[in-house]
Parts: sequence; structure tokens; C-alpha cells
Amino acid sequence: MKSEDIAKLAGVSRSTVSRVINDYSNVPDETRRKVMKVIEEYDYRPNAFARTLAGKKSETIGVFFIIENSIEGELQLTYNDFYTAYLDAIVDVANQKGYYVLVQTICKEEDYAKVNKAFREKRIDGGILIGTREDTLAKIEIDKIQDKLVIFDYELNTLSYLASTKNITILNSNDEVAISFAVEHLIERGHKHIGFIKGVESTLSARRRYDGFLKSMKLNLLTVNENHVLNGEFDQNVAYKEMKKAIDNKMIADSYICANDYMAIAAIECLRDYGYNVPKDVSFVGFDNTRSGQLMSPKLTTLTPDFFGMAKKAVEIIHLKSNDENANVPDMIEYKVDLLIRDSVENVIEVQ
Amino acid sequence: MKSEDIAKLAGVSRSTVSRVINDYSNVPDETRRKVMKVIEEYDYRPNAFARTLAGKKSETIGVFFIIENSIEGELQLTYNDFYTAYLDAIVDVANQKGYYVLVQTICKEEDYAKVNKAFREKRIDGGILIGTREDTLAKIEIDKIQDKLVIFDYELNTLSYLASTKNITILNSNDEVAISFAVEHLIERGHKHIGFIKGVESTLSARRRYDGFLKSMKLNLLTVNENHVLNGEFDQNVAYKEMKKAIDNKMIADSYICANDYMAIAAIECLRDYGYNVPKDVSFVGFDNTRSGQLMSPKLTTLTPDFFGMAKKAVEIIHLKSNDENANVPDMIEYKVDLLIRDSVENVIEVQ
DNA sequence: CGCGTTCATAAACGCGCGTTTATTCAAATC
DNA sequence: GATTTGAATAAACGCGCGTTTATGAACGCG
Repeated sequence: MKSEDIAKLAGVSRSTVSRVINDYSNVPDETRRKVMKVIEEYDYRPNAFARTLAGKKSETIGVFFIIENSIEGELQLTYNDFYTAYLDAIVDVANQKGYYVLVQTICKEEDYAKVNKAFREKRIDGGILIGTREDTLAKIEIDKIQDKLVIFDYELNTLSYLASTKNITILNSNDEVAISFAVEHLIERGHKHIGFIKGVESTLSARRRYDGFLKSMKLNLLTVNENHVLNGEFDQNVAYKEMKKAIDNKMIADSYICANDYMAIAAIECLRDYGYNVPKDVSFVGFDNTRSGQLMSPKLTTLTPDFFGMAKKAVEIIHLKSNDENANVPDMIEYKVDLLIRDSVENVIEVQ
Repeated sequence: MKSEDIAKLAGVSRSTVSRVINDYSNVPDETRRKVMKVIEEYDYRPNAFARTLAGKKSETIGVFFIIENSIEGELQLTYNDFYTAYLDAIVDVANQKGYYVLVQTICKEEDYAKVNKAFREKRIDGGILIGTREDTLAKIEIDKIQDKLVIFDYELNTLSYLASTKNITILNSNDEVAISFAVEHLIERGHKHIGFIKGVESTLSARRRYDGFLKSMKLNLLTVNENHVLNGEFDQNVAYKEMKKAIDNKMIADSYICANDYMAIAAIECLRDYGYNVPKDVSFVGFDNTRSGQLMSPKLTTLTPDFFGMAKKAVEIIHLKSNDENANVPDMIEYKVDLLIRDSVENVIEVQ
């Protein structure tokens, strides 16, 4: 069933059918109704390939996950809840707006070509990059696709370069403010000796989260004890070992803010293994709002990025830009991260 | 840059370029090299839309998640680890084989039209259905797309109908055998009073897992204590409440096999909340190998479906069928589920 | 009545590529 | 040397649709 068939059945020409489908104004109601009736009767849908070939948008968004240190034969996305959370939100929002979503993972050096390929072969209207690293942009044909790109949580140090020369939109979680929520929450509950478990320092997220911690502590006139800052490298095993060291050295803080949930969970496990009670002895605040943190006991108090907000904005921006070359879109938008209070922070009773 | 440009630059006709690209045999090495050189020099890629329009495959696979009881504004896929695990594996395998992956979620009644739409508009080479329910097939244009469909974990009671009349391939996890692994593992470690936490009875998974439990217990000459069978409905909150009831009635089994990890985690939390130790007092085996089970303490012993195996086969079948109408593909394949022994099962010391 | 105008719509062209058919030219056969 | 054969490749057509251009009918006005 193609538009020509519809035209014949409706007793009009193919171009009239096309005008009806694309909602052009210069077609009388009478004719429009006649054509619509046939279209509905035969449940006709235009071929998306022919449409795109003839110049229409593909109505498809590409989502590219850049995953470092991926392990052959292991699940890549599932390993990090926030990857799937972003994807989940994007699929939901995009589908609502009538967009198709194409998913690709970039694990190896040569996988970067997938981005260009998707833009050229599939004519995707826009691409969302998640997990972008410092050198990522050098590996894709940035000039050709820059104004169709939305990047989540991109590296700060290249940000100024980008904003001034490229037409890319960056959506960032405001990690610094997020951490200040955590610090203030702990202070309200009587904590003073607040520690921090850091992520991989080469990433934007880790740096901003730690910076936010230092700033917020200073602002609240609390000192940071070096021994209470552990380097967990975003890795549960490393976090466990670091916490073990702290236990051995008897240098345990009242509470720890962690750069992600997984490190918090590992540290809590470690403390438990050596006889401590969480949250009674030590309190914890995580980051990312993973399912694991939600299910554990005590339920982890954590900081939750605005997955839906960012996904929605990303789709909107791609929609806007693909329909208007000169659409005015900000270079960068920061998204608020919410504190989700659950059960891993205890009230500290002051000793008089 | 299109094939015509390449043709001019190489001093041949467009059809010769096409023959080179599609690897036809009737083109001399000399000519082939000449054309290839120009193609590489300009990094030319044929337009996928034009190719598909001209009759080639779209080289795209659709993945459809049917999600019941989805909550507006909540993450759909992330809520169930195994959804993302399947997706993860499919993206990985499909990308390796040069396929694009299109993801859609089906939450509402009208979303079922997305399946037909994707097949017609996007000419996807095949579709994978995950979370299929009894009435799903009635809601899609099954006749038109049946031989391009692979279904994961489909309902048993309609299986015979399907296998005989439709050309659909079903990939199932062998849940019954899986549960027998769990039962035998518990027996080996000295458990005799083995309990079970059931899922939603209307689903294939829940039924097969419980059936497997009953059969395996019988086979091993153990009796099932009715009070040790809890109905958790695949829901962590329900599982918690059911376990609470069991505690109140002092009817706690030595160990529980759970129809999914989330119920196991909730039940363990409940026991802990009321002073029991897991695994010392009560042991647990979960199902699905979620990240949460991997991270908790004690690490959950669980049954893990063959995500990669099923994903690989699904992609292979779609590839096969889309290249050979009469390809001989089995109606159903059962996949082995592995027991992943971790720390949530204790050795029971016999009292002499 | 004759001519310019406007509106509805039909016909024609192009999107980029695969494939079928036609053409060319050289080698081989008689 | 004339004719056939075959390989190489150029030209032409179709995939289904959007869009531009052309056509024709209806209308208004002098």
C-alpha cells in the first residue's frame, strides 16, 4: 500500500494525498476528508525511508553510551544504573514525542565511528552523548554534527572551548550544589566529622563532587580531616579496601558522603563486616539514586539527578534545532540534583 | 557525497560503484581497486535510506519492552534489572553484527501500535519482544510480522497454539531446571525445610519457577510445608509483609528460594529487622542476578539467566530469517539458567 | 466576450541507490 | 575476414514520497 494506491482509491492525484498527509493548508475540506477516509480505511502509513530520502526528518534520535574499561562479555549498561536510568528516561520522553530511539555503545576506539555512521546512514535528527570523556570530541566528525549534539555531564575543562566555538548543548547535573545539600543535611542531624569517598579524579563528576564537598564544608565552617577523605575511584572493591584501611587506622568519620551509591554500599558492607552499625555508628549519603541503594538495608539516603528533566530537555533541543537551524539554544544548562532522604543517616546525640 | 560523485571521480559508471560496494563478483580487480581508492579517500558511505528504499535490508532490529503497571513519570526499565540486562546484551551483540537497535517501551494499550509502526515505517528486519503477556499477540498485526518476531519468556499456555500456526521463535529460560539447581544446592548444604517465595501467578516465570520447586522437592523426597510458601507477587513490599507474617507465626523455613532477587532482598531485610541473621539463621537463593543482589551483604546466591546467549541467538535468528525466507528455525529454544553461588546460603550443622 | 487572476490539483522531477537491461569492445571461432 | 561469444560496464528504470512546476477550471472585471 503506497500513496499512489490511496490516490487512485480516493480519485485524486498522489500529490494531493501528500498534501493531506503533511497537513498543507491549500487543500479544501471536502477533498481532505475524502482522502483521510481512504487512508484510515486501509490504515495506510507512509514509508519512512522514502520520506526521509525525499527530504523529511528521520524522526530518530541516537543515544550513544561511551563506556570506558568495558569488559568483554559483560553487561555494559547494567553495570551502571545511571546509564540505564538516562536511557530509560530518553526512550520514554522520545517515544511520547514520536521519536524513534537508536541505541549504541562505544567501548573500543573504533566504535567512535558509529556516531558518524549513524548520522550519515540513518540521518538521525540528533544525538545524545552519555559518558563523554575529554578526548571524545576529537574522535568524531564534530564539525559535521555539532549542532545536532546534546552532551550529558561533559568535562569542564573543555567547556569554554566548546561553548565559544561549537554549537553543542551541554546538560549538566549541578553536582556541587547537590553535595552541599548532603553536607547541610548531615550538619542538621548533628554531624561534624564528615568524610568523603571520591570517584575517579579524571572525570568531571568526581571533581565537581569533591570540589562541592570542600566548598560546602568551608562555607559551613567545618574542617576537612584528610584521613576522612577516601579515594574510592568509583569502584566498589576499591572503596571497600579504603574503608578497611580507615578502620585499621581507627580514623573513621561520623559520616561519609560518597561520589556514587556503589561506593557507599561497599563502604557500608565493610563497616558491617568489622562490627560497626550503619547508620548508628556511621552515616552515609550516596549519589545517583541506584536501585541497589533503594533496596538495601538501611535504605540509602542519596542524591538523585533529574533524569527525566535532562532527557526531556535533550529531546526538546534536538527537536527545536532540527526544525530551525537558527534556533536559540543555550550552550549549557545545569540541572538540580535532589536529596532523597532515606534511612542511612542517623541523628547524632551531642555529649554534654 | 553520493555514489554518482564517486563514479565520476573514479571514471566509471554509478552501477560499477554499486557493484563494488555490494561486493559483486563480476568486476575486475583493477576496476575494484580504482573505485575502492576513491571511496576510501573521500570516506564515502552509502545512504541507508536510499539503500533500503531500493530493496536492501534496513539492518535494524527493534526491541520492544512490554511493561505492565508502569507508573507515569517513573523509570520503566531501570525498575527491573533483567529488562536492562537483556537490552544491554542485545545492543552489544547486534552492534557487533552491524545491526542498529531501535528501542521502544509499551506501557499503555495504544502503545502496541508502535510495533506495527516500526515494522512498516522503519522496515526493521526483526523484532524482539520482552515482557510479552498472554494477550499481547492479539494486539499486534501478528500475521504480517510473525516470521520476523523473536519472543523472550513467552507464556506457556499459548505456546502450542503458536508453534503450530505461527512462525514465531520463542527463547525461554529453563526456570524449572534452574530451581532444581537451587534446591539441590540447599540440600547439599544440609537444608531440609526449604521454603519458596512466589511471583505473580499469572506470569509464565512465576508458574514455572514454582512448579520447578514442587517437582524438585518431590524428586528429592522432601515435603513442602505450606507455611513456608509465601506469595510475594514479584513485589518487594508484598514479600516483606509476607515474611513478617511468617515471623509472627513462627513459621520460618531453613531457607527460601525466591522467584526473583528483589523479593529475596526484601525478605532478608525483614528478617534482619526482626533480629534474624542471614545466612546463619535463614538462607536465601534469588533469581535474575540483579546488580542489587550482587552488591548487598551477604552477596546473594542467585540464578542467572543466559542474557548474552539469548540475545545472541535472537539476533542470529533475525539475521537468518531476514536473509532466507525459508530458513529452518526452531519454534522454541530453552536456555540453561546458572546457579551463581555467593554468600547467602549457610551450611546447616546437623544436631546429633 | 476576452483577458488576467486565483485556486485546486495533476504531472514531472529529484532524493540516492540496487538491479535489470542494453551496449560496447575485444577475443575467439569458423 | 566475417561472425559469434563473452566479459565489462554504461544506461535506464524503479523503490515511495516531497515538492516544484505546469495545467486547467472557475471567476471577476472591463
